[in-house]
Amino acid sequence: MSSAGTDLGRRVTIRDIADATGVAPSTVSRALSLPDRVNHVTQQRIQQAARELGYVANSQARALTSGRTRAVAVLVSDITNPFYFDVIRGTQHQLSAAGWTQLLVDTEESADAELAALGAIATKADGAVLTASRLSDAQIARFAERTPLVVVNRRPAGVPSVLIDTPGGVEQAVQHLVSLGHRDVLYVAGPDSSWSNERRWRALVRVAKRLGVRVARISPHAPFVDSGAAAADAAVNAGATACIAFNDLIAIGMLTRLRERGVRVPEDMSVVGCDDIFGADFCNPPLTTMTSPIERAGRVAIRMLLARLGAAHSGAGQGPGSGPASGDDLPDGHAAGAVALPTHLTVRESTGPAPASPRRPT
Amino acid sequence: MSSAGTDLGRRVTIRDIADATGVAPSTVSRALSLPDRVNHVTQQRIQQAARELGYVANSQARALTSGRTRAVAVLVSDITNPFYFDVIRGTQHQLSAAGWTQLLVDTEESADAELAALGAIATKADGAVLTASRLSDAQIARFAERTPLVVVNRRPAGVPSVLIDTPGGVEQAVQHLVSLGHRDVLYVAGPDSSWSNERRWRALVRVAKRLGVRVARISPHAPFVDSGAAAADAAVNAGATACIAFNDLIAIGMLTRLRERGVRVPEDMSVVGCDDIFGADFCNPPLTTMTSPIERAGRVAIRMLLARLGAAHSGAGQGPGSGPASGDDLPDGHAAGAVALPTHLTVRESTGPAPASPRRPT
DNA sequence: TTGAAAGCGCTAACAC
DNA sequence: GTGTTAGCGCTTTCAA
Repeated sequence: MSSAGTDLGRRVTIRDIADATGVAPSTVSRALSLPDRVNHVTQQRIQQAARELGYVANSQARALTSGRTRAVAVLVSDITNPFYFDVIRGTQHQLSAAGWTQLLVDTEESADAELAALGAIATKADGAVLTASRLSDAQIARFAERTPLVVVNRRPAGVPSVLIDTPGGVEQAVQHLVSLGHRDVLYVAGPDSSWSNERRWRALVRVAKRLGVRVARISPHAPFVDSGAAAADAAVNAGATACIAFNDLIAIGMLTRLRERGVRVPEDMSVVGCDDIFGADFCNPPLTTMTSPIERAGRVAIRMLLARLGAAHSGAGQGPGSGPASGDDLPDGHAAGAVALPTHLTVRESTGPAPASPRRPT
Repeated sequence: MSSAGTDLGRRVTIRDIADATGVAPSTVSRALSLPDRVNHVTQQRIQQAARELGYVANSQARALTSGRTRAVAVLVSDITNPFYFDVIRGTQHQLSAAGWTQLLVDTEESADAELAALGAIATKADGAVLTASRLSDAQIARFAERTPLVVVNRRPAGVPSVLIDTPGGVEQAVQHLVSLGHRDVLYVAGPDSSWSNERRWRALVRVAKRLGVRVARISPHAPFVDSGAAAADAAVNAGATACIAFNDLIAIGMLTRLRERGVRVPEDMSVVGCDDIFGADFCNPPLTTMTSPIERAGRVAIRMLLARLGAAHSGAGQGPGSGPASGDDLPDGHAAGAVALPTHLTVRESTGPAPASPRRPT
């Protein structure tokens, strides 16, 4: 009892509309997808008939002939990680606002799965967003030649990318710790395969040198809350009084473990996370962290991709939103270049003054 | 330098394979999708050639002729809600294990968007999973006639559904509170449009009556952390000493607000959440909540859907997983019936003994 | 077991 | 402007 008209068994095709209105199927096609190339009156008649018959375009057929699917694939390396939820949220919003479809693919940290997905995607989607790809820059660049790609948190030459400027955040974090009297900072590393991990560490080393702070690094930890326990133990063992963790998941896990062990945060140990994911503000104590515009990164990635795919789209049929993706959050940065999104430090209760007699980190 | 063979500009089609092997395209098609209906030797030859040429089936074309897309749409009412993350995680895993594609759609709490999506989906996917649908039972049933559907947390007659048994959890929660000496329980309601909300409230009334507990209910709250502040104020104002919130988001928001106001949890007020989402274990204090097998619900929904769509699938080509969805987590419950997944209460530190002189709730 | 031919629903030249 | 004619890449009768 809503938008669907008279239903017969079969799905309505442009032929049905053609028969109903007495025009050729091709005219119907035009009236629906290129409305200006058709007499205004017949155009109206056709659209009317389409509505009455409850016509819904067959996207497969449309894709087969036109080569365009109006879908984009979003690849995440681990759908279990809350970080990606924000990315997905951003891509989803921007995509649906433009009337496009999102194909969500979890590559499960596997380069092979990623390759397979990229291969399969070529016919299913017009482009893809790669977040935290496990492929080499060369591999990414190669695929980018065939399929329009935008990468998030990677920077392969020639491929448009969206970068979250966590190095900038690292600088703020160190400065914050210094202002609290800390002189030693321990980096709780993320996975070796992570591009961001290296990037953060290098930024940390650079800033630390400039500010005269000693830094150390403990071995890689998988980006899960559960990894935080081992990380906390290692940090305590290293005599650390201030840690910067690869991400909030690890940091939150550390908080829990430190509490269990009776290590007070921030009195005995300051902890800084990265990303400001869901939960960082209500954990115990609330986490000082580098707030990343993650959702925005997702939106921006889609906007860049859609721009490359030819932004203008006549709203042919149904679907909530239509028209090109709107919004003013696309920083300047050339269509094929890299866009860097700023990060800022959000200070909460997990950081505080350095202990009076700091133990020395290893 | 991996799976892709000699590339020419164009994508490889079955024609290319046919030319390369000297058979007809139709034979190639058969060799790839119905391998047993072809001479074993030529079959091998064809598959070999396909591999060497780097053939990837065009899913559009396949869908156009066969009518099957090997994709399913998952509709969520608000992708912003962590509850759905777990659902999506479950659906994604089960789907990719079977070599299927997931189309993620955010209906943004709008019945119209949901209708539109369902219409559009018919050609894009072979079926859909509806979580927390905003449509009427009749509307859902009507769509289910055309498109295979599985609903989560709804129970329209004749449509297979996956139910998370939060009413069972409510019973445990009340009993827990009673055992702590509570005699008054306040229900912090979720949105009126939520089917689960009514269901939980009715369960609460029923159990409370049986156990001789007084219950009250405060007005609806949107399922966001931010709504928790108003909810907490209302609860305090009502003189409550024990609350059961519609979900963890609201409960976590309440925790924060109560802390700000100096109301101690659980000494002054016990708080119970629902769902056990990410964060419920590390908020402050950790939340007593009804643990729901959300991810499992997603997996089960997909398994039911795939079963209805004809589980057996010959692994024609690439893709990480192939073969029918495996796993042993499909509870008995008829293919077209309702499957109820049990919930259990996880007691953490947000609940404790009733205050000595309880104030009376309104 | 294999090939030839038709056609899925739509778009895109090309004529009229 | 609009109709006619070919396909897109694949599956699927129907014969051979």
